[in-house]
Parts: sequence; structure tokens; C-alpha cells
Amino acid sequence: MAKNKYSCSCGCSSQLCDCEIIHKSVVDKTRKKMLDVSTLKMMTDFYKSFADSTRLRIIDILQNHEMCVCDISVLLNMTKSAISHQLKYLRQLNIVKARKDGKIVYYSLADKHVNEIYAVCLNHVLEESNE
Amino acid sequence: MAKNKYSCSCGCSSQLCDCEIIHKSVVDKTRKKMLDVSTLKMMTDFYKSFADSTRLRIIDILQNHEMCVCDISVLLNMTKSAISHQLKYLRQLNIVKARKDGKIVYYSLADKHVNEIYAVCLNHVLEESNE
DNA sequence: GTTTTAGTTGAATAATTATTCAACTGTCAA
DNA sequence: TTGACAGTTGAATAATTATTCAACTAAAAC
Repeated sequence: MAKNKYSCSCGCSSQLCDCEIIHKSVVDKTRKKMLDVSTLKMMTDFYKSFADSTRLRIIDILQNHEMCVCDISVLLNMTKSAISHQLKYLRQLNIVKARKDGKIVYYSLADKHVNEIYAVCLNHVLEESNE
Repeated sequence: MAKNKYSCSCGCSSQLCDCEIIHKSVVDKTRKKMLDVSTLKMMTDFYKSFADSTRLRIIDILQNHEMCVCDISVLLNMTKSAISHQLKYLRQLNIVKARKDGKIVYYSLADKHVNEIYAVCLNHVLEESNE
């Protein structure tokens, strides 16, 4: 079942890597500091919220004001269903929160980190485009 | 070609949204502040770098030390090809930079914003899991 | 100069994910 | 008490994207 002719020097059993360690001390030191699986999952989930254009535009819109599903749909020119699916996604990850008033559900940003992450990235791309 | 019975009040021609504006003044005000297409694209591209577990683990590894493709492959137990494809992706987005020494190519993080975004997210998920 | 190794590449496949569609719930107004 | 509307939902489809595979380049070792 080995995928290649190398006997992997990393100590793993599955041996998917098709090479050997080149700098052993750096590799050993780094392995101890690597992210654990559950933290990794939480981090990628958080970034995924911002990595889709529909979701990022929703987050962008909510920077200014809470807003209902209809108004977001109009602003993004998409169906309520598509927006509602993405809002559910964002709510599950604690990126947005919802408040219901009669028939209408108002969404707003849930956490200050959302604003922070958004601001750092905006600075990044603005600096990039100034070079 | 209309997708629904509503005449969209947002002024767009394609009328994909299946509803009308509920809070006109907030919608009008928000529309003026919305992200332009090119900034949106740059931002989602940047976040996408962090939103894939392989790429985030590469970024995590490079927090500590520059590293060659072989050593990253060993640490992540993946083929050099898979790692190389993702490194190319990250290099094109100016997330990592490369330095060649003989046969070996060393990769490291390219921009302080990469460290910043990473740190804010890590704080976020650590706080979440403490609640 | 031939072989080995580090890394890259493009195309194909596999896996993931966004959007659509149709049916549904709950609230309000007539 | 019925109809209209705001919003939600699950399953199917469409679109995107990660990984694999095989072939390749360039540097080093023999």
C-alpha cells in the first residue's frame, strides 16, 4: 500500500509523503508547535466565512447596520433562499446574530473579532494595490 | 426571464431578488458604502488562503521557521506535488515568498498581515472554546 | 555524462460547496 | 379564517477547487 519507494523518516505509518526529512532538527522542533486538529478546524471554519464573496458581502453590509433578509437580498440581487442559507452558515459559526421582530428577522455582526479580521484584511489589500 | 412575480425596487435590471426593499433609507445608505468588486475579490482571495486546512497548516508551520517543500510534505504527510500546488497558490497571493539555494527551495511568510490575521483568528477560537 | 533528487506543472479526477427549487412555518392584515 | 408575505429548510444540481498522476526541469552526486 506504500505510495512510493521512500521509507518515510517522519515516523508516520501511512507514508503519504514521497520524500525524506532534509532538516531534521527544524522539523522536530516545528512538529511540537503545530496546530492541533480541533483548533485547526475552528480556524478554517472561521476563515471560510470570509472566503466566499456572498458571505463577505453580507459581512460588509452588516458593518454599518443590522439588516433583514429581504433588504440584504435586494442589495446583493440574490434570492432570499440563497441569502438565508448563508446567514444560517454564518450564525452557526457565531459570525452573525439574529433578532426577530414580528415577521422580520434582523441580522447583525456577533463578535468584535469579525470587525478586526475584516479591517486587517482591508488594510492588507489596500496596501497591496498601492504598490 | 423574470424569476418571480415581484418588480424589484432596487433598480437592478436582472431582478434576481425575490422580494422588495423593506427599509428603504437604510438600504440606500448602505448601498453607497458597499465594497467594490475588485476590493471584494482581493479580500476573498486573501481569506481563501487561510480557509483550507492544508494551506493553513502550511502557514502555521511557517510561523516558526522558513522551510523546504520536502520537510513540509513530511510534517503534513502529503505528497510534494500537493504541497507545491498549494505553495504556488500562496505565493501568487503574496502570502509566502520563496528563496532558492541549490536544489532546495525555502518558503517563508511574506507579509506581517499574515501573522496578524492568523493571531486574531487564533484568539477568537480560543476565546470561543473557553465559554 | 548518467543518475538521483528537489521541486514544478497541466490535465484529469475526486471532493467539496454554493445556489436553486419546491415545499414549508409563523406572523400579520383584511 | 383566509391570503399574503418574511423567512427557513432539505434535497438536487451546478460550480468550484483540492489532490493525484505522469511527465518534466534543474542542480548535485557519482
